[in-house]
Amino acid sequence: MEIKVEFIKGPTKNTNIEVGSIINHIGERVGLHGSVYKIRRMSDFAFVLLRTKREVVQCIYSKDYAEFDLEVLKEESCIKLTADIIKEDRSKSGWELRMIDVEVLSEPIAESPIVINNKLVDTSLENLLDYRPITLRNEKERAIFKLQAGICHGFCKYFLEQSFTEIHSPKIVSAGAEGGANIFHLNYFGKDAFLAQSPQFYKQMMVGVYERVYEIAPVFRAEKHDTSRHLNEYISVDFEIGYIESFEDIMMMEVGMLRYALEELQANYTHELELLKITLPNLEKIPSIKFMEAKDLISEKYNRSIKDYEDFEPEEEKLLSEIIKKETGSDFVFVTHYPTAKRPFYAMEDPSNPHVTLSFDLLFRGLEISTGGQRIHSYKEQIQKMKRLNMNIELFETYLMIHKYGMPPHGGLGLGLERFTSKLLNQDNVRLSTLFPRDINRVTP
RNA sequence: GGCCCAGUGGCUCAGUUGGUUAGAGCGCCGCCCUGUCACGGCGGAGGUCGAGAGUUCGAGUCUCUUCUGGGUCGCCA
Repeated sequence: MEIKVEFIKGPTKNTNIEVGSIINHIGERVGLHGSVYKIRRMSDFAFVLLRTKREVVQCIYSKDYAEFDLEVLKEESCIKLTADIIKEDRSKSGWELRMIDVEVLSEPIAESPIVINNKLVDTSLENLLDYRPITLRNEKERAIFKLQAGICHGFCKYFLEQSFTEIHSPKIVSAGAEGGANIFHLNYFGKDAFLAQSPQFYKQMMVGVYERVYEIAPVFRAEKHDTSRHLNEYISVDFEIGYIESFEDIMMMEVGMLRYALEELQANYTHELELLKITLPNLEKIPSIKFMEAKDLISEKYNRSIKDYEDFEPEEEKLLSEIIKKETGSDFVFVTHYPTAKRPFYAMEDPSNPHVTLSFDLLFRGLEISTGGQRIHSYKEQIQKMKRLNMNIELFETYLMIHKYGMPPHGGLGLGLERFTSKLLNQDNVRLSTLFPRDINRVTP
């Protein structure tokens, strides 16, 4: 019997021109598609701005050569355009796209309540987020997430070069990884389960398998915080590496990873950087200071009394960043040797002082963007510490397998992607660098 | 959750010690403009001032309640 099938052979050749290559096609008739971003009518012609997948490109409409009526175009209509590329000195680019013909693929039935086709979307954060599907169409808004994609791409390139293996750990888990942060409870077919607050245990397990692993994925925090730097779901850039000589290996790896991200942006995202007027920070080297020394330094420089000897207040993070910027010129600063009391049960303590851990935070422009450190790899040590903390060891049976059956010295870190993006773009709210933020009062859109 | 601040056309805001018909910019509609790039010019439509109660001859403005949002603190990346 004959079966009837069709074969899908993969993408056909793109007959549409890429905006970046227009300069090589002067004198040609080309096709391209996009959304009508803005129509600027002049006396007897018009400028039509077409929003393509990356750039907004200006086209010229004139009855002298167009084979259609300008009235068929509406803002936010999706069109297929046939245009002639003409050399033109009056244009900033040196060429212009003369609209010859269009096919209107669809048109909006309503006008956007928020004006999206000006330089800035002039609206409140609430409206910006409520109308996210359309406000993201604004040239500057979408540049934010193009840059975020570039950052991730830079990280991945680095990880690949450093022989990492990408992993995907489960987001539905049976127990919380760490104390402190509240976790979201799920009804999992009648059993208890939780949304993962960190891939911590899984990435450690995978160090035993691949030695170097990374994951860029969402994590969930049920904390009832309501601030400009917190989200209940955020993208965590996590890595974990084995056979480290010291916890400083992890910090060095982080410098490399961040450097790659910035190099990627500098090399391939100048369009967006210019649009948002961003100058990238210097990442040649990052200063590092011990937690207690930082505490004393802030207290001394700003004449503040130390209230909390175990952690920074947000204000102190800002002040420390200011001092470091002034003294070293760096926008980044590592803070190391956090108190054992404030770090999770798997954090390795400093052999020379068990009150502090071989751990660090990375502050960027006054905000903690990353936390990391060396983990305990000895089964005996880990069990001892858990007993000391009165933890129920049975609940961690699968996790403790790695220690039981042999683990190299290892460690890693997590970095908040939205926080990093947000600070890099000098924003004052992390939600601005979150596509569809999930916070204490927002689950839509 | 505590404290502080704000709700005024579709959007962002102004509105004096409570006093005629509540203003502006953007957007929208109409007309004009050989080249703009946040184009420009002229004209027009569009508001029960978040909701409820109160004080007063009179409330956008003062008081109370309530809802919504923003900032901040705790916690964290």
